[in-house]
Amino acid sequence: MDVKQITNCCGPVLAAPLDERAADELAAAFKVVADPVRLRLLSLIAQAGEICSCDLVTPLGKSQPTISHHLSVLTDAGLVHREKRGKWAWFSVEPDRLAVLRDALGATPVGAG
Amino acid sequence: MDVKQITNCCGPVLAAPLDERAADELAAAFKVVADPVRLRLLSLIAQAGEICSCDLVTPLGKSQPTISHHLSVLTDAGLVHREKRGKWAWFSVEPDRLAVLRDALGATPVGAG
DNA sequence: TCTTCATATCGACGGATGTCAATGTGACGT
DNA sequence: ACGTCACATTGACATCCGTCGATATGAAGA
Repeated sequence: MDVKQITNCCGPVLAAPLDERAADELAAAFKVVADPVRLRLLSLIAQAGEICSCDLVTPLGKSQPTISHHLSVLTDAGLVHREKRGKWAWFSVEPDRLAVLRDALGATPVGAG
Repeated sequence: MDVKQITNCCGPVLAAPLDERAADELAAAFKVVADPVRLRLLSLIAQAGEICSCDLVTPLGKSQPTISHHLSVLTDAGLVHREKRGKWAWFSVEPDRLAVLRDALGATPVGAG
């Protein structure tokens, strides 16, 4: 998917004008979470706090290369952190990156409206 | 894209386990905003408050059928409201639907420690 | 070193998606 | 009724993306 790190590229979509470059960047960021397997991976990792890749293949019913691929997409985007220990790869969530996406969708819950 | 209305299908991704059906539904919802043209349309509509379809073709540099297609996707998802007046179609944003996506990315509205 | 195990990468396939030209559908004015 | 205008729909095409089998990489143990 040619994923780039999710960065705070722009203000809330509904508040600020979005030029072509910012729109491309933000759309690419949303594409990362626009997949059911990646969403379930995020959910599983978040609930475990930290979890081994070996424990993510079976519950999703997908092949090992497929899970590895999606974990790479999530890692490249910065949504999860990968740490290798011996033969195993352990994953944890980077909540700040999800917050970037959330903010782009309208953020500022305080005093808004 | 076979778009369905965006509904509050599930709790925050990081908080609750996501079954296959909820993940499919949420991923489909994110796909709607995972496109640069649709993001810019949302942005333009939001800033205008209400805007005619005829004023959305030129600024994005896409053909009229393409813009019409993306507006249909946004409308089917419930993110924007379409109102026909004579020959013209007027669009406005439905902010509640964006909030559904935002909540799925981690909720924590106000003072949720 | 040789084997085994966990994970990553490669190559290929099928389905989904964005795009546009051409055409269809209604609404308005004459 | 007729033509024109705004918008929607159709059909076709190219590209993107998820998926898996096969294979490579790299670490641990014998």
